[in-house]
Amino acid sequence: MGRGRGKVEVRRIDNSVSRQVTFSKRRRGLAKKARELAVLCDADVALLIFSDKGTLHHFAAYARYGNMSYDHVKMRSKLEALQKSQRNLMGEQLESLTFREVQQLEHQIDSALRNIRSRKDHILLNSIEELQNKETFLMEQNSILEKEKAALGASSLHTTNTADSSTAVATAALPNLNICPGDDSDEPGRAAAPPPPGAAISLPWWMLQPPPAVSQRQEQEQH
Amino acid sequence: MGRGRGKVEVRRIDNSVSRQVTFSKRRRGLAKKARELAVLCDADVALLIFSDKGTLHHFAAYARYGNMSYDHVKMRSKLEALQKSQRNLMGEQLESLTFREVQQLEHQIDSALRNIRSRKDHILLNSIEELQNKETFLMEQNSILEKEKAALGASSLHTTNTADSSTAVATAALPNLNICPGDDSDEPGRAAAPPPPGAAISLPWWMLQPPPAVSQRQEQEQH
DNA sequence: AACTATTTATAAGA
DNA sequence: TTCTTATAAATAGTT
Repeated sequence: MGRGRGKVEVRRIDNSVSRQVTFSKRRRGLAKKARELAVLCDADVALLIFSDKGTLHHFAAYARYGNMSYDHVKMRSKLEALQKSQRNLMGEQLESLTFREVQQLEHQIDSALRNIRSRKDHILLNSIEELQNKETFLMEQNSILEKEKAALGASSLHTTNTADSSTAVATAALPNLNICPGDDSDEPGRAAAPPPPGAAISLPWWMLQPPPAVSQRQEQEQH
Repeated sequence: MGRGRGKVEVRRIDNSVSRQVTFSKRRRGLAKKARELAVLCDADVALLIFSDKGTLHHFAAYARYGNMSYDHVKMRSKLEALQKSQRNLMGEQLESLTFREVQQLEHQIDSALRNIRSRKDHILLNSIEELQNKETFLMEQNSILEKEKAALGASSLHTTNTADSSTAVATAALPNLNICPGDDSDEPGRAAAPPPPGAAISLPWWMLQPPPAVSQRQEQEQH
């Protein structure tokens, strides 16, 4: 690259002042070139420069769409956002989401899941309660019958309410666990309002989901 | 920047072939400059270039630490990775994780959650089965008693196995649903091995948590 | 992909 | 930091 007076070995500049000066100059140059690449070649370019302890020193993102009208871009963004949010709600194309967006989506869907699960639990607990009630009933029936039997055995008399009990037992057969026992809605904090249809989402995916890991002192390139 | 023969207006190149050619050339140049900036000025530089439908076309990250010894950097990375993975397992400092890493962590913890839930369901279903068995038993008891009663009422005779049934009903009282009914372990695919302690994780934070949002047709700069 | 005329970038100095 | 300037590097257009 332009070195001006005398070649420069590509090696860390020891003099901290020169290093700082060079940093400023080259930072600008790099940003300019990044922007030019974005505009000329209709590409998305992000440039992140850090110095010292990871402090962000410069951030620039040059988006494409340089040749479209503002309205066109706006409309297109809206359309894309809408389509995307719809797909996301169906659990598709999740790769392109921010972590925060995925988290939001997860909450949304998780609350649905939670509703399902609590519903499931509710059904199970209802069945248990029903069975317990039936058990109690049967036990009572049982003890009544036994007393009656004992009474009959002792005095050999009486024919009270036996036919009724037998009928009751027959009708209260085992509940089918897979059948919903009515739609009594509990859970006070019920999600009533529909979620706002994908509001933002105009960040290109690559701003968020970072490329392959890079470890220190290592340069990676693709393509 | 170097324009060679004739100035070039910084404007989208309409000819797609030229655009592609320019893209290739400038992409390389930009990458070279980014690398030089990183090395010369001891800075972290990340460069992301995309073309077409958000396809990653080039990724380069140039990390600093150019002045540290390799061993120093290596040791430091290991130490940091270890500390971090430990924190992550305790649910702390999750902000600095890649999506993939968070996902991995989530799977790890989620499988625990799943185990808990399936255990819960298992307990509930066990209770139901127990209750159903008891119900069946009681119904049989019931019908036996009724037959006996009917027999007694008709012929006023016999005193067979009544005391036994009453005892059986008393002992088989309602099961306490909150008490674990033994530790019969099902689920064949049980997670037995401990998770490998955080292997990689040496990505600088800024590769993951992106700077302020950038929308289309917009350049943002800081500093 | 190579070449080369030009423009740009920038190192060093002020 | 900014300006100046000599010079190295990048690259547009061509082959």
